[in-house]
Amino acid sequence: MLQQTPVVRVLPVWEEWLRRWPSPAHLAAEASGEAVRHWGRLGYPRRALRLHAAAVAIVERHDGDVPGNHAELLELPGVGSYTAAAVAAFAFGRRETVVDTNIRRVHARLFSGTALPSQSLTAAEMRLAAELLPADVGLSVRWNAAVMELGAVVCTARAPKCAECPVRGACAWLAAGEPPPSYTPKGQSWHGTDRQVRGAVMAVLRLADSPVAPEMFHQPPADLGFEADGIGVPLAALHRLNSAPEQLERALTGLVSDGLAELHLGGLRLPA
DNA sequence: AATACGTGGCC
DNA sequence: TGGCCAAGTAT
Repeated sequence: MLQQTPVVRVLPVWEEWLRRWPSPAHLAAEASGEAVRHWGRLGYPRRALRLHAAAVAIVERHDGDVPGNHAELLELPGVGSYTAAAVAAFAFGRRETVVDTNIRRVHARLFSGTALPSQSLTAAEMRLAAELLPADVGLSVRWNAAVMELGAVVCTARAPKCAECPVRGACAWLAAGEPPPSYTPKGQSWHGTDRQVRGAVMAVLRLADSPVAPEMFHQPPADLGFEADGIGVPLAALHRLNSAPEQLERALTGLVSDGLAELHLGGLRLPA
């Protein structure tokens, strides 16, 4: 849930999930669509799909217990290098080289003297992080948490609080006079994109309690906003995008091929 | 390596 | 207001 998503937005959803599905086996017993539905508006709903698939894999391959080592975690759907390391370190107390966006930024400023880390995670960054990691297991866990927290709270992407930074005396970027980034990150476009349409369609499917006819997406009924099953609002939002028919079609087929939606009785619904 | 993939808060 | 950015992963 935390992948690319701020903690404060994750917390309430995470709590509801753990109340509803206290163990991997509970989640694995559900249809994948229920995971997607209760993902709510966290974004990147394929993560919900993968989390559900991970629960299934944990039941099948690990007798329902989350594995504690990096290699086995990495085999789980939706678990990459960062998540495997973070779970092994923070949930199981292992000594792992955790490298997330916060740690990358701290290292970039302290050691490289640059405002931002490189655009992609490099082998050199991993090497540096591995070298910095304390040998003691307990210390290494605290180190990972501390560096990550420093990046999240003090050494932030925008307006870093250098005046209250505990390691400002050792910062290469500060010493260099806070040079601006050497590149401008290419922003993720949103307005008018397929992603925007996909998001709007998913908002409809999450609220629908029965398959939604394709015509509902392509031709809005005049009385939108008064739909009996409550999908009028997200449906109206979708139509407000005024996207081209082929773009809408591309979004729908994309969602189906991604496993986020399925055709049933001529309509579209979350996977049952 | 580059690209696709949601959402909402902040400045 | 529009772009930036957030505990990344898969292809």
